[in-house]
Amino acid sequence: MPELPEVETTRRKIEPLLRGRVIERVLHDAPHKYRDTALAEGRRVTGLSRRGKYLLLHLAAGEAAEATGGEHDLELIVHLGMTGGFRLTRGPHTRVSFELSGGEALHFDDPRRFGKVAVVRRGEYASMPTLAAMGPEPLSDDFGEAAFAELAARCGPVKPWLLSQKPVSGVGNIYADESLWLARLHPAQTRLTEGEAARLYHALRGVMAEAVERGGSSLGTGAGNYRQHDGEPGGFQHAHRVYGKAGEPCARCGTPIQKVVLGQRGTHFCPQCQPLRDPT
DNA sequence: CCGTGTGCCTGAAAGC
DNA sequence: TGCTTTCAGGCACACG
Repeated sequence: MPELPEVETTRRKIEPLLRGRVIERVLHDAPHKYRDTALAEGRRVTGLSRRGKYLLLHLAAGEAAEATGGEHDLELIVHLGMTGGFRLTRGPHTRVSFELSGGEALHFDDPRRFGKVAVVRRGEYASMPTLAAMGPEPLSDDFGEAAFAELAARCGPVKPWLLSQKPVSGVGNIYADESLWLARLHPAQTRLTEGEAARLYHALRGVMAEAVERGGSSLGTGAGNYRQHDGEPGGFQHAHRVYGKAGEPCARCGTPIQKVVLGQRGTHFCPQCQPLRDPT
């Protein structure tokens, strides 16, 4: 469930806790899921970045970091999966603990264990194919309208295509549904016209920007409820127009929102204002 | 290369 | 009420 806005919010919140600290020990009991974490021990966190839904901790040798002002040669990659998040205290769902210089610790909690952690050499993402093939950041200048429209003209069903992370990075189930509603596109539409692609491009940018600004979406009441380490929920769930709104009236036309399964994902849309156009 | 199907994983919600 | 079943879903991987 954490998508780009939730990961970006996480990055901003934990950066002050990590920047400049040395990771003294990394504790977990699942070496296949959390790979090469011992390489992080003794290294200093010089910064945190994000690519799509991946969080990247920049790691430099403790002394080199001070000498060079932050050149890093390793990266600790975190994917939050469905239910991953950071906490200040250990809990029943803590999967990885980071012991930091200064005596503090940060814990990676992940009830459903879909999250991943790995240490790699800087920029070497061969072991993470989705990250290696990641499309442009939706809020960056690298995400161009013309290039997006060109790809969209040849796309298959548009929602699964968005979820592939290739045309644009960081879009998950919630923000795909919300963006398609805003763009008035049926989730199964193929081969978008130039006008349709333009609507979707601007919808994606608008939805992502607003969601980041509001600190992401917090849903549900249980362990899947996405919150930050300080317990603060995001606020974008109040702006959802279709996700989780099956049976409720569409905010544009009043038609009940429909929920179907598309590409094995729950998919919410308005059958009135998001009609499936005949293939051209 | 591409679309499709399956497994991973466990708490919450729904069903009986 | 208490047990069982279903559902949620990002991503890696196998398949045709």
